[in-house]
Amino acid sequence: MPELPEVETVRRVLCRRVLDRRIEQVEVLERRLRMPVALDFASRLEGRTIRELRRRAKYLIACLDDDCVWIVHLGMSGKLIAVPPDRPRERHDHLVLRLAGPLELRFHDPRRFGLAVVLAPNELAAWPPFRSLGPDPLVDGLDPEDLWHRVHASGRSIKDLLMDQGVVAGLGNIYVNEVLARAGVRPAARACRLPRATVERIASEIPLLLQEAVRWCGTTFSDYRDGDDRAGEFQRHLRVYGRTGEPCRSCGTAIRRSARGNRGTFYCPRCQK
DNA sequence: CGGTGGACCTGCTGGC
DNA sequence: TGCCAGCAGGTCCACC
Repeated sequence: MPELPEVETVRRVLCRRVLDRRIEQVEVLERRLRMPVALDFASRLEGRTIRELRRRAKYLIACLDDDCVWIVHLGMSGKLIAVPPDRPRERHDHLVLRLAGPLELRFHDPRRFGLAVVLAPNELAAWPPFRSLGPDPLVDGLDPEDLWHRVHASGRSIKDLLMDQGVVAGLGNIYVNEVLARAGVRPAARACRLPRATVERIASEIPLLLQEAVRWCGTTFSDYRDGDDRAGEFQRHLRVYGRTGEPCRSCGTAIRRSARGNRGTFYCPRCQK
């Protein structure tokens, strides 16, 4: 579900809701997430204050006043929302953080592919999910030269390569499909066979697409909601993702969904070579 | 080492 | 109406 623009949207909304609020009480209702929620999770957050909210790729990073960080990943179906405490709890609300002030934070995740961990400052750099992350296109920027080297050396399809978080951190299935549509490249094209100019085009389209999606508050297909539990709007602007059989926005040809591959792959057979 | 395929979960949809 | 197969935006690990 949530890729970089969705996580960035959650971050921006929650900045307005939770910064400088003390965490009064933490309830852990379900520990079985992608990694089990640690036994001391609640005690490490209670009494702390969230001073800053950052993002790296699809990870949200809440910086606490004791210099520890609380890291959240939303997986496929996760939501992190700030709501009034009297709003009824729902099935799959796994973590509830009561904050000073009028709101509480709820982590909700039906499929439990999400993640919530607290790390000490010295653990952050060595934390395995972070060690292998490539550049975040909005935080670090994308160097076309670096991307060219990775692309040129790879025997995989360009779609698989861009889905690899070690190559570009933050893209997922929706935005990889969309980037390739904008760059005019077939998802199944072998990465190493793409001309340099095409790779440069991909490198420049990635941050433009992500920024545009952030301006529309992300893409909501079914589950995704921002920090106020509101849907995004970018699904109305997608060029190929989920548009099988619908006309290409530039040439009118029916969008195709490729049969092979484990994830949905969408492209315009005329505009993407 | 690079690359692939399946596993991890629940919920929803469409076909029969 | 009920059941079952297939599919979903992510990541990790075993295996070739």
